Amino acid sequence: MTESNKKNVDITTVAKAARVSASTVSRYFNHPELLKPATRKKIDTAVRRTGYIRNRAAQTIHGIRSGTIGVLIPTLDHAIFAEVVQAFSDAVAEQGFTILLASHGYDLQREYAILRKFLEHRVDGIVLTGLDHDEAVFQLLDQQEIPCVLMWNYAARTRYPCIGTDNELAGRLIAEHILSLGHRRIACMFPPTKGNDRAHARRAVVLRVLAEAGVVVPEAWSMTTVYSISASKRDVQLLCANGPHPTALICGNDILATGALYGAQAAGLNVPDDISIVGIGDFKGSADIEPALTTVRLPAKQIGQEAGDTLVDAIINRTDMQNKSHHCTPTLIERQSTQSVHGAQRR
Amino acid sequence: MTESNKKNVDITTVAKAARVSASTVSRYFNHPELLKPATRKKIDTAVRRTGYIRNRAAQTIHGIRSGTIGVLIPTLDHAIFAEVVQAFSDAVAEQGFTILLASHGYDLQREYAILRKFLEHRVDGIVLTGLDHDEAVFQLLDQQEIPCVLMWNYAARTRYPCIGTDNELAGRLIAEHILSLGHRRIACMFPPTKGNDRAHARRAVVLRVLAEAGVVVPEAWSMTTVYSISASKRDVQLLCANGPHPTALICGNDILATGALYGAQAAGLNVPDDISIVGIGDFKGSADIEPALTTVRLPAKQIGQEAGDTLVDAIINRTDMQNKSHHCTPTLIERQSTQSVHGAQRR
DNA sequence: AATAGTTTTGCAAATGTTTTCATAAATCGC
DNA sequence: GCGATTTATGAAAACATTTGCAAAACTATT
Repeated sequence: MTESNKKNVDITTVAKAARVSASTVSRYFNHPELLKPATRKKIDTAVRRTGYIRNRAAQTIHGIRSGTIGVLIPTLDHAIFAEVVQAFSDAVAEQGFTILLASHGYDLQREYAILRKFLEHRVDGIVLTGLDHDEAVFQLLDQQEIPCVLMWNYAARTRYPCIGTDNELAGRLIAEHILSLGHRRIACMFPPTKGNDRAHARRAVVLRVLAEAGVVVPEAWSMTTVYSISASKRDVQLLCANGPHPTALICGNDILATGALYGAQAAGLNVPDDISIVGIGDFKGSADIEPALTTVRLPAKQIGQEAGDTLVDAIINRTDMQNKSHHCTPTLIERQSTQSVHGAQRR
Repeated sequence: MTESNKKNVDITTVAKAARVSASTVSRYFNHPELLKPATRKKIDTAVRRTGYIRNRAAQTIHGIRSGTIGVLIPTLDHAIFAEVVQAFSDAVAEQGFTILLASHGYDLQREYAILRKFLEHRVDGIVLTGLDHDEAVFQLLDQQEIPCVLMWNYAARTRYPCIGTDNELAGRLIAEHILSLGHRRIACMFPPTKGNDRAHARRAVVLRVLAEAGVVVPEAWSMTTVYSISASKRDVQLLCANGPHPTALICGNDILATGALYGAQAAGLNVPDDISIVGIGDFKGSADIEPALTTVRLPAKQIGQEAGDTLVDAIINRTDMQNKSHHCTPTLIERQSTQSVHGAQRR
């Protein structure tokens, strides 16, 4: 093994071993073309022998990039965020960046503390999830001159550039699809909207579109259910067991929709003959469930990758981030879990 | 807003604003009890006014901890890793640590490069996934004096302490369960085992347990299917459509099992009457699918949390990590997707 | 009011790099 | 071979902190 028995081997250790100065070793890493081949070789073996590993902390205090990007998400427990983070990470890793990841669990207060921590680490860029954040968060960001993008949601005028889908549009697509199938007796199920602007936007627009079409969702059919298959299954089973059931159920995301599907089946209903069920997200598995779920595809991979590319570009080329927002369009995916209300009645 | 128009405000900026020396400001953060309340107050307002944010990079070169832990996983795209990372992150965040996350996509070569990058960042600890790693990775780790744990898998004698489940045991549990139900015509489906010691261990032990009971799995019934619901659905549908089908199917994980379930249903079979299907993992949703999946629970949350606690303890108290390995036991969860082969035939 | 003891603060050195500037070495044209 | 360029290297300052040591400012005691 290397002969550096232990202890911190630094750039001067290497310099001594190679019988050159520390500056030369530094150049070996940063501007190798300035060295003549012979010295390069000497240093090369010295590095190898000593087992030297560069110290980015020491570089960073010279204003050199830290090579890290802070990624702040609600949670990894939802597959969709895991997917977007993975895509983001892959995109930035290509350019040599590593991500510093933290989750706030939908507690927007914690976001501020985490953001501060990221800044202490002198991250080169910041990604936040969603458009809504504490005013203190934005102010902190304003003071720093550090690139930041809001990932996952899109809206036209936002405080920082955003890359994501328009949740209003997603909600509208799915609501209009249900209406176009002739459904009038419609139930809704959304996750709690506190600290979750995505869910909030979806719910609001769905209810509005329905209202515009003259459909009112009765109190009892407007459900709030925590993000979990089992909770949703339970609630829908209950809903379908008691009295007349709706002919369609709009769920705020595919997880809820999956649970709803199981719940309806457990209550003895046939999907889509007795009840149409839709989600939003097109999560992994939504295409394969029986019956395959009609939903709105939110392109998580694309969002993560574009967010990563955009941010890295801003970091490296110091381009300002004005007008870097980009909308990744959601698309309706019709599968087997929905059916025309007439078709259903005809049976 | 703060009056520091812009530019890098550092500790001396704060010092000037508070009319004290830089050392005193440093002490304000690191040993506030040494300051008298009046000075503390002065500095407090100065920090606020200038919008100062500490520079961890500058601290780190004094041998002070960086407050980061490097987490190296195969991918976030599998819910189970996302869950374990989330639990780990939560556990270490409690103690003020932030994670540096990177994935190698099952390419063990990339692991070395990522590990080096982590070390350049002077992480305080390292987490690797699984037991199997390139020799170069271990050697690099050996040279450093940095705590490291292998997360997810457990084995008795490993090169670094490990915290996880015993995949052999998990495989044995599920195989013995199927045998105990009287099944003899058994098919298997596992993901590609290259670069994935977990899948490898499971497959090996399942086949061995079956062989010990005198059950041979025909070539055509020993499937290798990529980790995806749709691939698994397709393969199982094919399997069940052509000729006589097995009475039981053992899948390497719950994702494959979920797809298998859909595939069997799509082929017109009833689960568990016609075919019993089992997975390994007890992923989210496995309990709620119809029929609920019999599986082996791998306690991801527990593993992530224990790994985090153990590593942080080693970092803070400088305890050496010898004998820190811990086995989180997998448990068989019997649900509705399995049935005695006699019960099935009786129908 | 002087002394001893204690608490609080500042100075300067140290940390591991990069970078500017200056100098030494190599190369070139003749 | 000689000066003029060009190229390669080293010395020292700079970066944003922490910390050992010593000086200064208080308190308490007489």
